[in-house]
Amino acid sequence: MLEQTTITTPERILAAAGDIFGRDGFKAATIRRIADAANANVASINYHFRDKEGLYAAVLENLFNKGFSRFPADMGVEPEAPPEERLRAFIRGMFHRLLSSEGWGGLSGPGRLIAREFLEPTLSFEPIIEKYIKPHKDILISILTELLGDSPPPEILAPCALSVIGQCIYYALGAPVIRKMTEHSNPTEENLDRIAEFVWQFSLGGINRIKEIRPRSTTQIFSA
Amino acid sequence: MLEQTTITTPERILAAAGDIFGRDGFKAATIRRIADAANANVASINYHFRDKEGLYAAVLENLFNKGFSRFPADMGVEPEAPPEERLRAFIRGMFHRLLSSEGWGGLSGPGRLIAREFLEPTLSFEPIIEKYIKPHKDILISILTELLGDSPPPEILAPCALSVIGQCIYYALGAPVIRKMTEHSNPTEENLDRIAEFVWQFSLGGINRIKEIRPRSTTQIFSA
Amino acid sequence: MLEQTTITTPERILAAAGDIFGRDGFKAATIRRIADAANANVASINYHFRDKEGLYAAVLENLFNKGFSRFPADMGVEPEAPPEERLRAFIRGMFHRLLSSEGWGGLSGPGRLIAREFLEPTLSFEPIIEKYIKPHKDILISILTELLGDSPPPEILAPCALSVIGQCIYYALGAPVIRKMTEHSNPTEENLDRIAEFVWQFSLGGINRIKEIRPRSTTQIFSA
Amino acid sequence: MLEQTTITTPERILAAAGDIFGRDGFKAATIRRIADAANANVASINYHFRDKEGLYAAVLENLFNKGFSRFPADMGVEPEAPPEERLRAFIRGMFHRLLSSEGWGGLSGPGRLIAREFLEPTLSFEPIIEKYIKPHKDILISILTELLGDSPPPEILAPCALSVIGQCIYYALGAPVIRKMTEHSNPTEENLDRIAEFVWQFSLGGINRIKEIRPRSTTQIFSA
DNA sequence: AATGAATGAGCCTTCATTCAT
DNA sequence: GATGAATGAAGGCTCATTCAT
Repeated sequence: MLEQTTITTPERILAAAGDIFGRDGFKAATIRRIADAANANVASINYHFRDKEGLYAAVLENLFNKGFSRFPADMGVEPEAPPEERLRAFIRGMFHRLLSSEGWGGLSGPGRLIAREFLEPTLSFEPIIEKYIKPHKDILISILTELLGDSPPPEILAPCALSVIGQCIYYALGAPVIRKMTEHSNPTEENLDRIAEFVWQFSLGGINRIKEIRPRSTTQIFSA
Repeated sequence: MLEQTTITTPERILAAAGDIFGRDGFKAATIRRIADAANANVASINYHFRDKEGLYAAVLENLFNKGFSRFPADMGVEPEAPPEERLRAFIRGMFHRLLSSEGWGGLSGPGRLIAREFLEPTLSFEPIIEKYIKPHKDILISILTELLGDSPPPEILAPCALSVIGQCIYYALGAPVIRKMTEHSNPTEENLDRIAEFVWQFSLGGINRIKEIRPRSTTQIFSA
Repeated sequence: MLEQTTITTPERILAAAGDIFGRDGFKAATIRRIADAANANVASINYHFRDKEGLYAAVLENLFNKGFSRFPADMGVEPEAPPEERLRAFIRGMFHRLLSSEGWGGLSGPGRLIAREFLEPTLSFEPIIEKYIKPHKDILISILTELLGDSPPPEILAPCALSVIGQCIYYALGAPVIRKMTEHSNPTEENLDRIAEFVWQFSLGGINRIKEIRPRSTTQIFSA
Repeated sequence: MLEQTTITTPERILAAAGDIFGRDGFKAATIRRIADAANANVASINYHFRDKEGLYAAVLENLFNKGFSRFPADMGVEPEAPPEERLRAFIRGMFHRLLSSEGWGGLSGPGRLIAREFLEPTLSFEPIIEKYIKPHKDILISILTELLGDSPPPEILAPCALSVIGQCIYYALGAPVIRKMTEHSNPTEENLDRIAEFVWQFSLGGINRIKEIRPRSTTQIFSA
């Protein structure tokens, strides 16, 4: 009661919606549960966000906005730092953004919401892609360009980027099942940096191998 | 009409359900649309599969069953073959199983359905994990054990496995967004083997690096 | 399996239907449950009895037929016996017919089915009234005529009959609630005759009082 | 339209539900018909009463509540009045509560609803028993205790109470069939008091007879 | 700014019945 | 004589949205 006087109704709704959309997905989540969790009226959601979809778009924007301001893509590493270090920062940033539980009910709250958008992007995701994801991807591309050297063609750059991102995202999206199959490497708040470190090393190895085999096999393998 | 005389109603329902569940997810999919697509009555779904959930479970079982019989985990490569070759087969198998469009309306039908289960596993997924996924994971573990050599501990094996699988799954799950961000490396039926080849090389590089750095840094990085 | 070879399918259905209709009522009972309980096919019910309603009519007829042949209205007492004794037999007969559990899953199986018909008589009950209930009522009327003496008018006979029957039926219909409110006087197989005895005495007292007060108050009280 | 402006939607629903539940029973009644009869939306029933079952429970509570406030158990007769007069009031009260048609579409609306609960008590009836029926029964028991004198044991009190109540309830429950078999003694609004008067006299006679025969036959007849 | 009441559309399921075999 | 498959109708319930206040 006390702290709710300083937090506005829309803010409470936004927080509850992030939680519930993340857990249940857009369709399965109901605005009634969100309203209840936010201690607000059902109609107030439509009042403040026009639509269930409008609320969802607001949640998404809020999520990426806070995520990138808390964990910037470079994680504080200078652009002049060696590309290996910048890759390390990039991967650490992704893991923290996807799996940090700050402000979320449980681990991987934001991760699951984002993973869902990768599966079936809603219209609300389009502006997010333009505003956050593409610039973020470009940073990775520039890091990889330096690492691969010799001005690598997109046919090599793109799969490399996807392999790096794929490992990161998989930890966010696969958490529930991973938890059921192995006790090790489960993404928890504590070992988050340790896992990021592993993915970094693995990726460095992968990138180097791609760089090495390029001269003799690129054309056969990657040419469109 | 002509080919429907030889295909039983349950089969038609199963095919339509796989398609629609894959596109819309369990909750958003409606049995009415499935029945319409299968040219069957709504009640016939309950008759043959008891439940919407029963139908979903049948789709899942059918999916993995057909997937693994069409593309076995070893893809025809002998168990005595060098581990590099078996890893290559393993990765190729995964890609084909996840992204092959045979019998599906659009590309990545099965992949999205499975990816969804990774996000929020339903009760129907539990038996699938036991029957298909765990054994499949064990095969990968045995391959990695050989590649890493020196009887690697689970703290190394597990993340390696996840990094390999993560890359494969990401292509299935991220397809819609990837398509929007880059023209290259989009998973299509034609370049499926080419992408598998890339992931194989990348993973070999990653695994080797992990193997190399193990002696001097294992304890700091991976110890629980 | 062994005894089912001598019992025909319609007979098995009839038995199961009596049980389930009695427990659940016409509407709530489903032919599927009946078919299952009878170890028969759902369609066989429609085959043998045309309708759910047809089955119900058959159950009703069967019920009264067996009931009255096992426990005749006079219960073996001669028509020349004193009316007190014949009333006693009449009441005992009703209790046994309504509450005997022979051939029924639980106590008061037939009673509840009949009580239900009193509440909302179906079309199937019409012939039962003509064939069984009216003749049965006429027997009671003739007993009461003798007991009341002086050729009593219908305005006195009818309520007397209803008061006697009311007590009997109430034990059948009210059993579930009675059981919740008192440990005594619950209609069980064992005390069935004891309860009948009580109702007999109570009714004799009631009838005598009506007989006594008739001369001076009949016209005011009962005239239509 | 005119009088509906002052009657709230829940009230209209409640009235219609009492009518239809009484006529068709819980299972056969449909909320759609109730909503139509109440000139309300189907969903409004779920909104105001949560459930079909919730609505039913509300109807039941409303029924007993209004019934006992309009026709109290003592019907205005003082507790110090002779037990004969109090029995008369008790019986008159029951008849009016069960058969009064005020606020009901047809005669015996409430009676049939209650009779149904005696046949197959729903969960919603449990609180009603505790709140209304048990206290009501206790009043009858105290009247009978005085009438029988000599501190009668429960083995005598209980059946006496059941015989009195049985006659009352039977008129409510048996109305449809009674109507088909005799033109006399049909419970209509007009002769309601006349019938109550008869049942009162009949019961007094019955109770007296039980009282008289007690000394010499109690043990044989009623002992458990 | 915010809410309680009410609504219409749609969903899953059940059920009695029919039909071809 | 009997059955498995299939169907159309209907029922209870949920949900996002709107409206008057």
